[in-house]
Amino acid sequence: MARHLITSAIPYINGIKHLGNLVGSQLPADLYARYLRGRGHEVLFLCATDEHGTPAELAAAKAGKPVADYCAEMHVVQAKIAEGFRLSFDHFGRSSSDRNKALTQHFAGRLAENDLIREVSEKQMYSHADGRYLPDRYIEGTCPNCGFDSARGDQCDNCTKQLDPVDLINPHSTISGSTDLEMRETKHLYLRQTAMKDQLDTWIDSKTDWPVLTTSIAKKWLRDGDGLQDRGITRDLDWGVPVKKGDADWPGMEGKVFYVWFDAPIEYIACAQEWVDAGKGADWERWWRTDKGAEDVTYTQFMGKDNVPFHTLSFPSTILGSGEPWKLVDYIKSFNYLNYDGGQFSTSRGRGVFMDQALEILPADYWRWWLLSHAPESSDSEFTWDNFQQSVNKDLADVLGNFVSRITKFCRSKFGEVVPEAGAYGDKEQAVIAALTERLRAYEGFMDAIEVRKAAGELRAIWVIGNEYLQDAAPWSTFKTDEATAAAQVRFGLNLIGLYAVLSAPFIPDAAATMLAAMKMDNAGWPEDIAAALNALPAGHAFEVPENLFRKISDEEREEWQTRFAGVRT
RNA sequence: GGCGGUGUAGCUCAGUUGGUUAGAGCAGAGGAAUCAUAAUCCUUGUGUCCGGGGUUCGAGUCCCUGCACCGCCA
Repeated sequence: MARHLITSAIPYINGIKHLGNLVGSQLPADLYARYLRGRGHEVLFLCATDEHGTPAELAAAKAGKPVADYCAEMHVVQAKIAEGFRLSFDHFGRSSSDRNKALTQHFAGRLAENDLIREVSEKQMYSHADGRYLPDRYIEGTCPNCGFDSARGDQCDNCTKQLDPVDLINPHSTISGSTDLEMRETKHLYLRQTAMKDQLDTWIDSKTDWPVLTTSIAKKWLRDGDGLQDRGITRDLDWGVPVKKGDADWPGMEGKVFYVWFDAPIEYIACAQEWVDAGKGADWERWWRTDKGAEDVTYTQFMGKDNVPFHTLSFPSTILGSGEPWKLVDYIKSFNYLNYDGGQFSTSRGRGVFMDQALEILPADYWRWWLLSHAPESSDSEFTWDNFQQSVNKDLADVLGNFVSRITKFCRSKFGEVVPEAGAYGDKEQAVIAALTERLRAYEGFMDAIEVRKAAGELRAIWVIGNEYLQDAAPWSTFKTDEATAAAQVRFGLNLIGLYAVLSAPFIPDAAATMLAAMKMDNAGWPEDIAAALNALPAGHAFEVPENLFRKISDEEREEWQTRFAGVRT
């Protein structure tokens, strides 16, 4: 039994995520966690909400709530949706927790001691009306180059000239509209990633088994142009982790907070502490401290490609730069983007399906299956309602659902709702066992390698074997001449349901649970031996014919949803 | 504008370090079966692998170039 630490990129607190976000991190992480647990490994699967930064403050202001209240409410909302999708986090934490504050300050202190932080003085626009410094993109004015009247502080969208906020004519805050702005001198902390470059480079180079997507992005940031740059890790905001050196004040940094991208990944660690605080675990250090039991932990991170630089460079800089024995990530699984019907998902335009809406129209398993079997692993991929309808109807309803239905109903009509006892398995059954064993091995191989789409394909092929068997054995024909053999065939078919439940659980946990419940079985654990697994249900064992596992999506529904989620025209 | 990605059967996608007649699922066509959610199973793919050059005994796979779409940067 091995020990696996798994984290999913933590979703930002502002709003509900769309299906592309889900399939890029949380969902495949959950698949992997469920698979490893299923195989008997010890797993700690963590996720959290990422709560700091300007967008959270603005969203709270828009909602008319104090930012802390807003975040607390949204955390509950996101936790409920995650539960709805059956994301099996051992703990769903918050980056605004006291634990993360203390840990973030601790890391900053260690980095300072190791001379990896430098102070930089820069100029930034302060808005008196808003009572805050404004990030460049929250300042608009007239472009000095082309006269466009809504040029942003960083660039003019009209002539594309790159700008400084001071260049703008009549600059104003996009938050309040106020023109009462003042350029002020302010001091910030920079993480000296340049000093870590060689160490990071060597480390990334050693990861030859990582997805190309992960290493190519990391190498690009490390080597392209001027190479890896030092990164500002503080901001002039109210909402965030106050800048401190461990427990001590940081002279000159009063009133500032750490940048959200500095404290967010540290939450992976703090989340394990929160897990213990919540009474769900006893010892977080054996997962995170290599001097305290974590040396044999395999740590896997899941994320969309936009998060790769922070996980391959920034966070490792924090970990390595601390000089302390923290667990470093072993494998980073990254995903491309999922597009929606020929374009991008768009929060602002309401284009595409968001997590709450998805659960309103169909149960989690439907989405889990489609998303995972079409995960954007090697390139961006595409969600279309047509494809969704076809895949779900065919794979889930016809291939798996109908298999369960036909064998249980046939048994009920001929033998009653108990496993029939006559007859014995013969050549046909042995051949199926051999085929399943081979497929299972391939399935395990793809799951171990986190090849999500290929694993899904293999699982589907395993389901198909059941239908092939029934077609070939044809117990409905056998029954007419040889009742005992038909009984054995039915017994074999019923046992396949139990096997399928266990193997399918990582993808479609609810249906798997329904299958086990119908067969009145406990999850016997991962099948080490297919032949044994297919003798698990003894003769005379009672079962129930379950309701249909999956319903089909009608053409009318498909059309309705297509229209409903197309988004407002702009 | 700069950077990056993609372009393989009607659709969604596989194609390892260049090597035999380019693959899977779905859709389509034909057949079998009738236990089942009109559900299953079998058979069936003559595709200028975006175009044009080039390297090579040999390129979907490498190089150059053109086109198209997409994303990122701000």
